[in-house]
Amino acid sequence: MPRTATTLDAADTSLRQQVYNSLREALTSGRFAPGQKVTFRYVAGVLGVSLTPVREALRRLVAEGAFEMNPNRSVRVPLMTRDKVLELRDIRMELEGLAAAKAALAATRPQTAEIRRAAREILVARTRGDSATDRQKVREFHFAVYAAAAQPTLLRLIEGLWLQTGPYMNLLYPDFISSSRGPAGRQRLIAALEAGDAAAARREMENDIRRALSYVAGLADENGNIAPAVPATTRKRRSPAASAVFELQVN
Amino acid sequence: MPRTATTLDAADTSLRQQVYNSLREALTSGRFAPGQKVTFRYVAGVLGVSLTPVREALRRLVAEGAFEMNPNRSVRVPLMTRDKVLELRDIRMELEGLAAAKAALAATRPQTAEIRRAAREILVARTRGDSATDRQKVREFHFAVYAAAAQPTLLRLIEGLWLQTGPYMNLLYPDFISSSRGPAGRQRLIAALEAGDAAAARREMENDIRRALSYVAGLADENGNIAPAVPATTRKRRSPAASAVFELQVN
DNA sequence: AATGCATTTTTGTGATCACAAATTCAGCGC
DNA sequence: GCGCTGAATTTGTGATCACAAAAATGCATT
Repeated sequence: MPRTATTLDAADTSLRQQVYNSLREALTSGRFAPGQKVTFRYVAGVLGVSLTPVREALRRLVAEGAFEMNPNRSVRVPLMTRDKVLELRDIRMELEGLAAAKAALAATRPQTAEIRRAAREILVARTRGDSATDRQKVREFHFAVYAAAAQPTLLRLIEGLWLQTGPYMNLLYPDFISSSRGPAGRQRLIAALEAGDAAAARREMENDIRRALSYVAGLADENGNIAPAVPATTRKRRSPAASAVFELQVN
Repeated sequence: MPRTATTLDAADTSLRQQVYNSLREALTSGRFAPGQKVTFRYVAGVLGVSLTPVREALRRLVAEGAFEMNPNRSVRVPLMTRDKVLELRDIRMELEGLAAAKAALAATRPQTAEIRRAAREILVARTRGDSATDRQKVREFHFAVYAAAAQPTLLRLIEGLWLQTGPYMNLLYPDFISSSRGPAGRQRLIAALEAGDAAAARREMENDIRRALSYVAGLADENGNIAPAVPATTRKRRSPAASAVFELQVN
């Protein structure tokens, strides 16, 4: 099972960290709907902990931009707009392009092997039509490159950015794959990494991100909104199979 | 009095936010020594609040990289190393270069006027030898440019990066000014902004950051450490003029 | 039926408490 | 002196409580 947390807060066993991991997991795998309101007590109830660790985890995610806070102090999953996607696109092109360039200069043999492996597994999943593992493997491929850059602060920033685009990429991924000409680009990226060609690696990475997020931006409606927003709230869920939206234990 | 918080969480009156602002203020104005340990109860005591808001504020700052957390769960001001400075330099060149480029395309007349004003005030402070306001005005100049870019997520990221370099820039600023040839670069940047020349604006911004942080990196000792680290701890401060390190009220 | 208002419920905030892990300190033996 | 081991203190964590702001609900009037 691939680890979701890529940073060094791995060995943190605090409840707060576990709640953080759970929420992050739920967010990137699309168990929260964009625009959905998330209350502290709801999360605490689902995860079976008190408010304290939930507050700290949620506040951290708000600080990272994964959730947003209304002026009236309620937390919700951010809605995506065309402008926001384009801003994220340009930022990600810079930072992930930089990471690719650094990776070209610093990647070790086992690291490039790992990158190659991820690229292969993307193809396998894609030919199978398994878009869930496809997406997961694309993530692994990218972060294998970023890890090879050996820049901890940069990695942390990139993770934060993925957290913001994550829920929507998940939502829109099936559509996106069909329009993709990814494999060739990834091969060129790998070649650049192994040749130590930083400029080429950066260029390939930038192109990949530009293509993906420009596509997402193109899905906006006339108001600039993306993915209509199911403004589901989490409260009053008296129905039998209660919380199908966000089921997860702390463990 | 210039506002420290540039983002939109301005109207937040919660204690947590006030503690966050206080800590941030104290950090950027150098009232914490690099490597200094910061305990929750100490901060709570100084600011006269309970642990709850202090925990949330400090955790957010840890998430932003302004403080760091030991494996043994204690919070301290990060020590700076050459590698970290160089990493921050490259990241900042990308992001602040991007912001300058966007500003060249989007800046309004009043915004460029504000930028010009800040540039003038830097010169005034510098001829006076007033390095404190000098540094403050440099900050205002930069953030006036970034604000003109009108990219909220980008602005937030840049603020986080300044928070990480902040304490050290403060510490090292007097040395730095003497070696500076800043004014000409700023004039060229302003010209590029007013001409709508995004590439030139980016280039000038990148050069400015490269020069500043390369200089800081050059101050590292043979172990790669910067600014010897006064490993002062905050506890057991029974001496009369007790906490001169971090004096501040909440409001 | 729609609207305005008062009441009830929900929800975030901050303080406090209990507890365990970590740190510091004291005293001992070498 | 120096290092080690015990107790004593400090410190972060999580749970709980009280409270006020916000949201939802019920009800009366038009």
